[in-house]
Amino acid sequence: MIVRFGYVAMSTVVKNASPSKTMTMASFTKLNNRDAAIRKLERIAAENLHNTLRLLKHNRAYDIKVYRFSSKLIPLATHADLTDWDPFIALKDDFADVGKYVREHGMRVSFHPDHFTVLSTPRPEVLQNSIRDLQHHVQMLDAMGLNAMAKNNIHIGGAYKDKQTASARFEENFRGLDPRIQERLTLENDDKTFTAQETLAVCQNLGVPMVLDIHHQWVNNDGEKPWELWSDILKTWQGNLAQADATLDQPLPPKIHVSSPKSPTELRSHADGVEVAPLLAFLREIAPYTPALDVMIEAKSKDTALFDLMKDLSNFSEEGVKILSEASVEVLA
DNA sequence: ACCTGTCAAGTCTGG
DNA sequence: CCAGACTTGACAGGT
Repeated sequence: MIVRFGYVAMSTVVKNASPSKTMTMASFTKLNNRDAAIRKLERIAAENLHNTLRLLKHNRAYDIKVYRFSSKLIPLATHADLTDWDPFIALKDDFADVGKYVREHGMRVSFHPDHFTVLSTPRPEVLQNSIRDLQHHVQMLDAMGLNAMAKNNIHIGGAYKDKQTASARFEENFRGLDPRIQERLTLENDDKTFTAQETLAVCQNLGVPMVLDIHHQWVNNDGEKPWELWSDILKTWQGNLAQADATLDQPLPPKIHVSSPKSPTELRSHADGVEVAPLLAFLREIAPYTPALDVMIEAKSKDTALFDLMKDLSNFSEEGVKILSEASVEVLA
């Protein structure tokens, strides 16, 4: 099994390369020239995209093929007071440059719209804002010229004291989405509400690939071991929306998220790094029937956590873990 | 240079 | 019905 590692949004190695610089609505309003204020927003966005490209070049240098973009590339992009603003006109080339680099180097990229995107909500205005946010993420990927292999990963959302009804409502709302949004979605189990089994059931009903977060599964489960769900999770990546796009030239490897608890009393919080043992136990279990896997590291130390994990993995070279590059390994079955 | 409160957005809990 | 927690990087405004 070939395993590629990636990280989220920002680097702790590359300095002054934030892809998430922003402007608050308060300071936007303070600027008396609205056109100038909008140009400033566009300058910040261009800087974020430029830093994103710098990070991708850093990734390229270390063979990091898996990366999650910041959702905050364009400040205030979906704010209610700025609906007349189309940032994609001014940022066309900046987005295209990022997408071109991704395609040229065969990278796997994604977004993770944050927890305000809730398709299980009973509130119409929240649903509308969620759809708007998803549209925005699709528009960014389209502006990069990336096909449906580039996904937007979300959670099911709130339970509203009735998970059955909430997940049914999620499914109903999903079915009402534009196919361009649908084909780019993946669903991830969360650490408080919807377990891996419950998330898997929704993925199966909708034909959506499931991203298994093994830390979330550890703190929020139905008594199963994570690998006991894997053969079914694997199927959600095959023969569904992940490959519905005729332009997809190769199957998309399944993806998991990994992180470690910050402390014994803060089990859900993310630690600086990632513990090798639980991850390796999982990888060994699934290696016999999983040809390829992408692993998103969600740790405070970002790419440094990735490099540290690779160092830890290198200690298992006598035990079936073959180091392939700075950010990929082969786990022998 | 460093510190603290705040930020557009949702949900859940507890008062 | 409302305040605070949750969680996170960065702003904004202070020293």
